Amino acid sequence: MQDLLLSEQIVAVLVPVYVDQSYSYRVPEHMVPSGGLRPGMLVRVPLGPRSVLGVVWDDDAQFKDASRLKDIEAIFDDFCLSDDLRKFVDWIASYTLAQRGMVLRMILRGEEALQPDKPVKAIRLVGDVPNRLTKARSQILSVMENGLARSKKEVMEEAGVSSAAIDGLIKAGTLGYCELPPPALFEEPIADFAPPTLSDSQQEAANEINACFEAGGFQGMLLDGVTGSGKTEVYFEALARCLEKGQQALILVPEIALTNAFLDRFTVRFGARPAEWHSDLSQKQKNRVWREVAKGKARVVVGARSALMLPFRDLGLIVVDEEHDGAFKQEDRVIYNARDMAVVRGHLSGFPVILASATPSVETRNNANTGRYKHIKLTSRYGGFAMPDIRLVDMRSDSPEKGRWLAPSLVNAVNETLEAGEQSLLFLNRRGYAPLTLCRSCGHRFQCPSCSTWLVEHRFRKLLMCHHCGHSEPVPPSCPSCGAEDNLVACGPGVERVAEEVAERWPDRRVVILSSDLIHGVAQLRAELEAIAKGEADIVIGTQLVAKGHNFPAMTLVGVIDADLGLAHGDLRAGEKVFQMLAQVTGRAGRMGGKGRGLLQTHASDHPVIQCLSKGDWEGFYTYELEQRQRAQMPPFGRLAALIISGEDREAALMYGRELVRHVPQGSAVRVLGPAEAPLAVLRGRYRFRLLVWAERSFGISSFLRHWLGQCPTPRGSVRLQVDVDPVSFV
DNA sequence: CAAAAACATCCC
DNA sequence: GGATGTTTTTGA
Repeated sequence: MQDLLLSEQIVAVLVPVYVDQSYSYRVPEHMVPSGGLRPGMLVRVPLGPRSVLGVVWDDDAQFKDASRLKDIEAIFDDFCLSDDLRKFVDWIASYTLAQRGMVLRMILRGEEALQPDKPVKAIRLVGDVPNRLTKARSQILSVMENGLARSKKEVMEEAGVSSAAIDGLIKAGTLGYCELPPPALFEEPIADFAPPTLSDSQQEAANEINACFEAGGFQGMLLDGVTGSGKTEVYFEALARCLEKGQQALILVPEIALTNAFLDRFTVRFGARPAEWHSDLSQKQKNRVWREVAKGKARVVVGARSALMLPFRDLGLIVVDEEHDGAFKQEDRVIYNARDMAVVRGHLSGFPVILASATPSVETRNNANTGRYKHIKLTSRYGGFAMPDIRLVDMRSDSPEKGRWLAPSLVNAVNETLEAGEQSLLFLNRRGYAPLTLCRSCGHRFQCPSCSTWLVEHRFRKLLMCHHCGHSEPVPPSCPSCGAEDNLVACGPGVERVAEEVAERWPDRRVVILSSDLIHGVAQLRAELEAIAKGEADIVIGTQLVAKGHNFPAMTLVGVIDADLGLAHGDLRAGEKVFQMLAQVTGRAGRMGGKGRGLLQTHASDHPVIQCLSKGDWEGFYTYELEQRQRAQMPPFGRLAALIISGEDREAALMYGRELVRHVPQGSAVRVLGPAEAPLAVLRGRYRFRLLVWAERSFGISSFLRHWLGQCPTPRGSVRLQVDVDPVSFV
């Protein structure tokens, strides 16, 4: 009896549900694998009425009531999360105040992901030639005569026959089914497949990176170089070093930047396509990539933000491309910034992390300035191409006619570009036809019923849409408020309206609109971008979709319809975002040949950000912005956390916000501002308030928040509290 | 008065 | 996050 109790093993398991602590389970002795049950191993455990995948954790088993312990159902000892990955889960949860279970949920997939791929059904020659030999049959036999197995579909296409003919031969015993191993998802990249010829500047950068690999351990690096300076070739060298060491590598890109052009470049350099990870993969494909990553077979993954949560077996490098991009911030469930967490993952596992951007975030630039990150600069544009010429179009003196949005000088520039047989890009970061619709008779404005936003007219789809909750309604023939007919007026431009003007001005030119609501999925975007690159458009009108890392060789003019858009917000990062977006989009001009130019239409030509852009004085921008931040003690010189309180009942949400403020520990070193109405005061029918928590740079804001919120009552009813440490967006 | 909806509470 | 038990609402 005593023996039995002693040999009974109890183990802590973290389950992917909304809890922070791990749960304790009994391990039936016969299940323990020969090497023992180690932390990190995947297990299936009963949880309430269902059973879920969980991970053995090295927590102490806390649960004392042995009579209520349940048995582990299965152990998958060939899937084991690395110690580093478990530390990473604990770290993220502790930093973001998320439950550990929810962080684990981002890493795990369903149990079906653990099962190996089913073999593919194929047919091959197994018997004699049948007595009756028809034309179709002999065609099939000539395809099959070499004895190789192939899929039914393949045979149908090659022999030009129907499946019935093949079935006939199977029935006759000539052909038979067999199984083939599933086709490989990706081949092994080869570090020295096609090493490039690097420019002096690139070589210098590559040398610095190589030195980091030789030194070993963690090192943050900012790879800083204007569009077209060849950053990709440089970090490909880092990738090669990582592959040589036999480790896996991850390239994080903003979702939309996963282009064919990029994958092709990778293939040319390494002789194999990398594994991809993005939202357009099917569940089945995701399961496959996940499994191959866990087994260490997928050596290089190129993916969007959530690829950071893949269970790499031996990760040796992360590259965050376009590190300044807002798409790296996850804003729902576990709120985290994949760029920052990539650095953390490198830190915990001791490998280098490269942040690459032509327009680094102010935080990253500051880390480079202070020496926390190595600052690797690529100075010249590859092949000596010049930076585009940026000029301001002052809309106060050089204004378009009423109802038009292109200033005369921009129209001229487009004309010149068209005559030279080159492409123009007109950039406006606003989807739809017009951002506001109102009734001329009574002044009624169309507002979203569940958000505090105006409805945006989408004329192509004949809808009024809310860009925050997805609500849409048809454009009514008469005003719902006063009944006046045909008296609705669209205010301000969106890309569709610019397209309308372009169609009027240049009716016989090929125009393409690139806007996320007109494009469905990664595949379509890739196709559109490729078509433009091939020159199948004269004028491209686009939202920020076009601002990200695409090559358009014949594009020599970029016109920004409204450079001030975004500057007006009192947002901490407004200036930075405008600078990055406009620097990126004007960088599209003139990449491959000759000098491009950018024209910025502005009402604020003396704004420091616009000034720096027009002079190409990027250093000036960072100096200005860092000065501003320092003066206000804003990040990176101070720390922020945002607490968003939302609820269906406005009063209840506000009361809870005030309740939180009352519980702020006495004499704490933080400043708590609010509750104030959040910038989007109503979203999806929920009223929103915000508390801003400010602390000094070195202050441990996460543990403070945990301590504070631990003393507060939990929200009741429909009221929710979201904690956003290091907020990026203030909307 | 009962069905439906909203709410709260666990999950080893 | 999801299943379950509990309370509140609502409507013929």
